[in-house]
Amino acid sequence: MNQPIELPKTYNPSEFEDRIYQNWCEKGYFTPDVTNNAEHFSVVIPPPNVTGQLHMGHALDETLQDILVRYKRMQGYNTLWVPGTDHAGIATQIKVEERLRVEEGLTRYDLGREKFLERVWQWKDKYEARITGQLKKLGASCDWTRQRFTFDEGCSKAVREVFVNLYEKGLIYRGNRIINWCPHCITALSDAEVEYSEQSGFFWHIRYPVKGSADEYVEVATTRPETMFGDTAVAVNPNDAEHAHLIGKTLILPMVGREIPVIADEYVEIGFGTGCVKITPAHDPNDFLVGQRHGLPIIKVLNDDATVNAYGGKYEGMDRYEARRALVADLEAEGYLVKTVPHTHNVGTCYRCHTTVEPITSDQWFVKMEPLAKPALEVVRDGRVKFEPERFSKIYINWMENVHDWCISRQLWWGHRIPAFYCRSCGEMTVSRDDITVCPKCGSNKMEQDSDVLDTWFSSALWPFSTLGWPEKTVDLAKYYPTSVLVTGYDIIFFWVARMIFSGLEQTGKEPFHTVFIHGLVRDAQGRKMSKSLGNGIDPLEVIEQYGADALRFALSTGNSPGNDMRFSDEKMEAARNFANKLWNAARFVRMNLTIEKVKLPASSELAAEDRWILSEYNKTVKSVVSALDNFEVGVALSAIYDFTWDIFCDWYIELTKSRLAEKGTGENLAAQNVLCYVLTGILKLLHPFMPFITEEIYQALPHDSQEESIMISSYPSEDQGLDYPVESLQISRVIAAIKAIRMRRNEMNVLPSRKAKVYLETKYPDSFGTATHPFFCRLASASEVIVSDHFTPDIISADDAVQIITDSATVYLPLSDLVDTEKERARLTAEEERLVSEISRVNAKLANESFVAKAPAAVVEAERTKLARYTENLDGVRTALAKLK
RNA sequence: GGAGGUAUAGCUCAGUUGGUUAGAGUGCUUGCUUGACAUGCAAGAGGUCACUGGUUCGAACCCAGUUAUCUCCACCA
Repeated sequence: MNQPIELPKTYNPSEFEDRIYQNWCEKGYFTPDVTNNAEHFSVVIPPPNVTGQLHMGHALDETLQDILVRYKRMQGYNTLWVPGTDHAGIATQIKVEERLRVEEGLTRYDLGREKFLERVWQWKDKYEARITGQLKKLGASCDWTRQRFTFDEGCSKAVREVFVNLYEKGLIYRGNRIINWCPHCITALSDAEVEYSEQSGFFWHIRYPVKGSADEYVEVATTRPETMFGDTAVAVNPNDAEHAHLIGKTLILPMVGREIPVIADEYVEIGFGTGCVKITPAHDPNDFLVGQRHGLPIIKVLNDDATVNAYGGKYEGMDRYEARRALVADLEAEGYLVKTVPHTHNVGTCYRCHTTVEPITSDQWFVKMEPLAKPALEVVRDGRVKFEPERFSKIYINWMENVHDWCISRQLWWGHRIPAFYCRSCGEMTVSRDDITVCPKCGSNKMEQDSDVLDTWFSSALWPFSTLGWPEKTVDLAKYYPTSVLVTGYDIIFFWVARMIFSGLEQTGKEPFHTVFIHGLVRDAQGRKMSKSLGNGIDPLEVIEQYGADALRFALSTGNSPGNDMRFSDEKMEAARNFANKLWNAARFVRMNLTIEKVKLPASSELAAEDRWILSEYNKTVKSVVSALDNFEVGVALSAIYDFTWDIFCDWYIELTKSRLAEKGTGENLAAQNVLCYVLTGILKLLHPFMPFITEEIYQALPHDSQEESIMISSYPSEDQGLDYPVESLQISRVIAAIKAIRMRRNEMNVLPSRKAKVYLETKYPDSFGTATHPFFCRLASASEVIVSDHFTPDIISADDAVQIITDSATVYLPLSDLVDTEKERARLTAEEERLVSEISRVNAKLANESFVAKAPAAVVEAERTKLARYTENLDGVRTALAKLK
């Protein structure tokens, strides 16, 4: 890559993106030097699930990370970005089972645990490779030598270590509690894994006969009548006058015949529903608590697949909904059904398969959350972990304050086995870091490991330190932990971010990262969530193929502010691609005018005014880009680069250099070349974190320091006050304003650019309009000649000979009188007069306000005064012009 | 029930601690084969910054309330 290369005529990203990425890899630029003592900047990737391929949301997430990582790397930080993937327990298992069913008509039970897991590993290898390839296409500068997987050996070791640690501290326990059960996935779920969706159903009002009383009934209402097989009481509020007399009586469960008591519990709300609540401790979280308070028996009536068990009597074997229908029909036939009321309610569903979950009591493993939540709340409250944007810390705190114990066992095969071993001889349970073959209590060798696996989020919770080698005391861990920033979407704050924070604190004593940078969702052009069922998902690879990775990255990182959702559309991609094309062509222009082989900024005395101006503008841009990036304002930073590149560098500076470039071999020509190259290289560096490929490709085509053989290891620009030239900045902006004013007038009058005209410039600032600036007027404002004076006598500028244009620093006369429509001109000038009068009265009012003058900062007041003077002057000019028209 | 986001040009969105005449992209109108670029150049039209009140010399921005809309959390049988 040392030889500058010519730039082809058209911007064709597919031609160089892969080549460049490969070169970076070969050079090892992504792998940091651990012996480098510079301050570290480290990031772990939110590991994509090996369930499939990356979608637009991932592309956004990876782009933002790569921008930060490349920025910090160029700034000289010892920078590490750890890549990897997540085994995604339940999600992956479902996918593999589904494929097994469709392709071979088999279930996982047909294959058996071992053979099934082999299939999952094959699946993992395939999709991990696919994801890795996509990350590379995107340009992600991760250190592939450190690639990890949540279920690899090291991570598995960390998982066991954490499990045993927590168990030994009493923070992991096993218990029979009510949990969310997915009858399709046949496993327990944590609270976070349940999604609620509104569904229409019914309230069935049912009469339960009172024992020993021929015509006395208690009426209860339920949305899930089939759970009555498991009722072990009916509760009323002890203060409910209407129902208090029932307390202590015995009821007979219809269709079942079992006797249950009426109990008193304040959980029942007086006046809501019928005032009597059937209590099913095995199938409702609230009823479970009531049951505990009253020592009620727990009768579980559903099997793991949500069919009714023997407690359902004649309904045994029926699916829950089938049983519900049959039971309701029978209740009605027997006269127990009072009424059926339509009712919409929120029903919990499995976040992976969307089957309605059943609350069920079950033996599961739990993490005790209260002691872990406390420090996790503190680090966010005291700012050791900062959310960016800040508002997400409220969401986090709210969740963490109300968190319940975490159910971590899953009845799946794909995942980390729970390291609990049961002795079949004496029944002893042993939890251990290493596999146990001999019972430590009785010495029996009949040991059996718990068949359950851990929640997939248990291993992701350890990701920031397990990937760096923990629990070993590795160099990486010492060097790069705690990590610097975590970049992720707001949708997994609870699943992942929260759990990483308390796990990191508990296991390592340190917060796992200092900043959580939250982004929103990528939606489709209509603002809908991209989803498989809608078929509106867009494949990042296809977009890259069509527009290039740089354009995709540009589109994803501009035009939206942190934490907000964004829409993705073809129009955005086109705009991004157009910008890349613009930059490409600007570079081609610079390249084709180049005779120098080394860039050196000329001494200030050799610089033209426009050179000093562009350097000042460039320096301002550097300043604002750096400050925006330091504040995670990625979009703001990028638009500053965009505006500078297009509106200032291309539209003005390049145009202003053309006359000098045409004269080869002069000192002026060399100065222009050097400044063009200097500023263009600066643009490339500023832009590199956002658009790594095109910037590298162009960089290689320009002269550059051999110490900085690749732009990605070059140093990021920093503010340089030596580049500020306030005087020339002002002068050139006057010239630009005059050129714009002339263009505007000519355009209004429909004068073709080909028709040249003399430009008479009457100005108090002749220094700003020196002869060196005259070619600018010729080239950009169709001037044939420029005459500058501080005052033109009427014989030079006669009243009917010229169009008059008033700018803030000059009055311009254009001899185009034959083109002037006097009426239109008068209307225009009158409108201008009105505008100025109104502005002047506004400013006057402001300045007449004593408290404004007294309280506003002096600079603001001064600015108003200047404005007033300028307006007044302009108004004079306009009125003079109007007078001349008559 | 609780919490939060959003409301700015026809459309999609920026607007950094309150301070010139509120910006960009796109679309629209007009003109241009300008020696890098028509994926372009030049010019233009287009806004009651949702509404009401308050704070302030000064509000798109801060505060309170209202309306609309989206999201998250909790979830009464």
